Amino acid sequence: MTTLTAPVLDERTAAQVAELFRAFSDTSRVRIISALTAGELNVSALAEAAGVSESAVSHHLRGLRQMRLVRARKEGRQVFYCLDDDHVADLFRQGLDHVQHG
Amino acid sequence: MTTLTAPVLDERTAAQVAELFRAFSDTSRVRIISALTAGELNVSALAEAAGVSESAVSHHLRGLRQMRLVRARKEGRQVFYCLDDDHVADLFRQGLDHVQHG
DNA sequence: CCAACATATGAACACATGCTCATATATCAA
DNA sequence: TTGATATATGAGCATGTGTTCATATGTTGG
Repeated sequence: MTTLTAPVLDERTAAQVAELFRAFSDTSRVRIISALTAGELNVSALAEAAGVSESAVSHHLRGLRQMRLVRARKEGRQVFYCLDDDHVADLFRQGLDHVQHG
Repeated sequence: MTTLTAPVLDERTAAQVAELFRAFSDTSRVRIISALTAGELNVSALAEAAGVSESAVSHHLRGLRQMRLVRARKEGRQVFYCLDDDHVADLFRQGLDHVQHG
């Protein structure tokens, strides 16, 4: 460390952080993530839980998958999704806490 | 509690959570928040630190102010901004951690 | 094989968002 | 007051984003 105070993030890191938060920045995706904190769900259950069409959910899931925020598990013709790790749920919960209290 | 698993968020709460995360979902705002984790800064210093115009920074700060993520303190003709509370810094740091490790 | 089902994908459109530029407001110095 | 400085704001524009609709892919049962 050459500085005591945190330096401003380089452009690349800032972009990655922004991209991460952007994943949680849409009402439908928030509801999808929220539903997944209770456990894995297939696409149509997720669509119903989040209150959006299956197509819309599928589009969102692709993005979340590419960011490794969710994982897919195929079982027959269904695909079950779950949050990729606890960090994802933690980040979501912290945002939720801030809204509900704080 | 009537359920063991978390119910999907109602539309209003989901919208609020999404709005909160959206505040961190832009590269310029991430750099602004990042700069403010080191302490308060006036608008022009913030503009330079974040690498955007003073007008752009001012627009961003208005949004962040309205969401109570930052606070303004006027001193003469300058306005110093700081993060509103530790929760804001915590949320930001958790996102940064996820990007850098995890 | 075929039909039904579950999910994924691409195009198109409506809307949101971030920037710039011009201008407004406010404060200080002379 | 006048001029300079610091910040704020509104309009306009270019780009990004979420949805729908149509269609494609893959899977199971008959």
